[in-house]
Amino acid sequence: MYVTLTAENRPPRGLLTEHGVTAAGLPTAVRAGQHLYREGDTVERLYQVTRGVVRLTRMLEDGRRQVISFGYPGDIIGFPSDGRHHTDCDALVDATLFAYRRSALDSGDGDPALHRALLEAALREISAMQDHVMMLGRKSALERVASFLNVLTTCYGEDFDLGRRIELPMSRSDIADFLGLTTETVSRAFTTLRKSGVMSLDGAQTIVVHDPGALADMAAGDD
Amino acid sequence: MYVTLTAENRPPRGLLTEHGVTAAGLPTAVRAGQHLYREGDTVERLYQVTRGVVRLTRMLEDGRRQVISFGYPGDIIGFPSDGRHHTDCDALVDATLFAYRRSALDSGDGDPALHRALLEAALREISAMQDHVMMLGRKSALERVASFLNVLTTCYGEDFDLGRRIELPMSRSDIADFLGLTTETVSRAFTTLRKSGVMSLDGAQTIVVHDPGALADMAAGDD
DNA sequence: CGCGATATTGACTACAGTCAATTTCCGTGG
DNA sequence: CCACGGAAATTGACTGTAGTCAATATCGCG
Repeated sequence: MYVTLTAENRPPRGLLTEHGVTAAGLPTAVRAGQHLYREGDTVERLYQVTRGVVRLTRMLEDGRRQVISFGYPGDIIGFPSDGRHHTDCDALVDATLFAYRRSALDSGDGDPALHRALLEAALREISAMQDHVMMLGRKSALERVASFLNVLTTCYGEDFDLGRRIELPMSRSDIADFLGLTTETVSRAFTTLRKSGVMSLDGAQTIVVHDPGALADMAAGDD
Repeated sequence: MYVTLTAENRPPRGLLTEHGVTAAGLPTAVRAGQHLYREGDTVERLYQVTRGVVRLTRMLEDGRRQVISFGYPGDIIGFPSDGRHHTDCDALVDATLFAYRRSALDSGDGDPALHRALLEAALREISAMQDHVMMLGRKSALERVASFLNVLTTCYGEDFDLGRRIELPMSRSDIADFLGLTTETVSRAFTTLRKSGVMSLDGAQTIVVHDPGALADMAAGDD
């Protein structure tokens, strides 16, 4: 989940296994709070999330944290650069993943469809990261929060009343670190969205978007 | 050129042709100010910059601009997502590039070394974009400018006195749009760096870094 | 029901943005 | 080579958005 400008050009959510690619895969489970890998680790496998949500993070020396992305079912994570992981990855809630050998990306391991699917995923990742750069570089706090909620509800929410409902597995602090903000600013943006009637909260972790169109407008799309 | 946290893990600057890969390449020239491609164009070719500097940009609907990266010699640009370009690309100064067919990325066109080199470049691009996200999300204005100048002088500058010297082909406005700042803020950061003795200007476009260590410190590295 | 963690709100601060006025740069032409 | 003029960069004064620090409020789990 790379939350970007518009919800329209999101990656296909199908699992590779649904495309008939089952070779070389290995089911893997991670409990909430457990790490799947850490920055600097040698990349042995790539993973496709099949259930749950994971979190990819980086830290500066002094402890400042940036959440690079959230991995939802369908997302492929763990791409190497110079053979190593450049983020930490841990699970926000219990998650299961499908593991592929790293060589599946390089050569396909004799499975051209898998090779191609992983390459496509890598290319989408570049674009997704560019979207994130655009958001952090040029959007206001409210626009960032609206963009975030817009993508999440559109892609992973369920219909509810006339709008959409979704449970957020990440804390305000995770959202803040993803959007380059503080928890207080995220909280205030939530309040603004609530008071303007765009959405409401059902507990702290579940949001109900009543006016998806207004939310999309506030997200300030790029095309 | 993706300017990141540390100058250490920059991509190798060698040209693919130096790796013995010459097949399927086509020399291309772009004059300063001319576009190589635009957002939305179908991707026909990938390019490796061989001379000059190009600029990759995105716009929001309302005109806000984000410079995604600067392409220096050795950099590979033009990776497709869903078959299309997601940035504009134009030249800051007269540039030459080596063009590869898009299929060289997908299959290698019977040239495994080229295929591998392009894949590696795509993976480095993911990591570079993540670095950029970290910078925009969590660094101060001065840290961003210091990071930017640190990478540029380290990777593309020439030795000069006890420090390094480099000519900047991009305007303050380009730097601002790359770093998510305004031209005034970039200008003030330059002034701060000058007054602290870290660097000096020789005209508006040429900087001389006198204390690379101090500059690196101000860049706030990530490891 | 109670408690610790998380989220929200409030008051104030500060960093970067805005708007405007110079100043400097640098290409052009005399 | 120097002078001119438009563009780019710098500086200044002020504003505003988001950050900081601190005090509740709410959540949700045991």
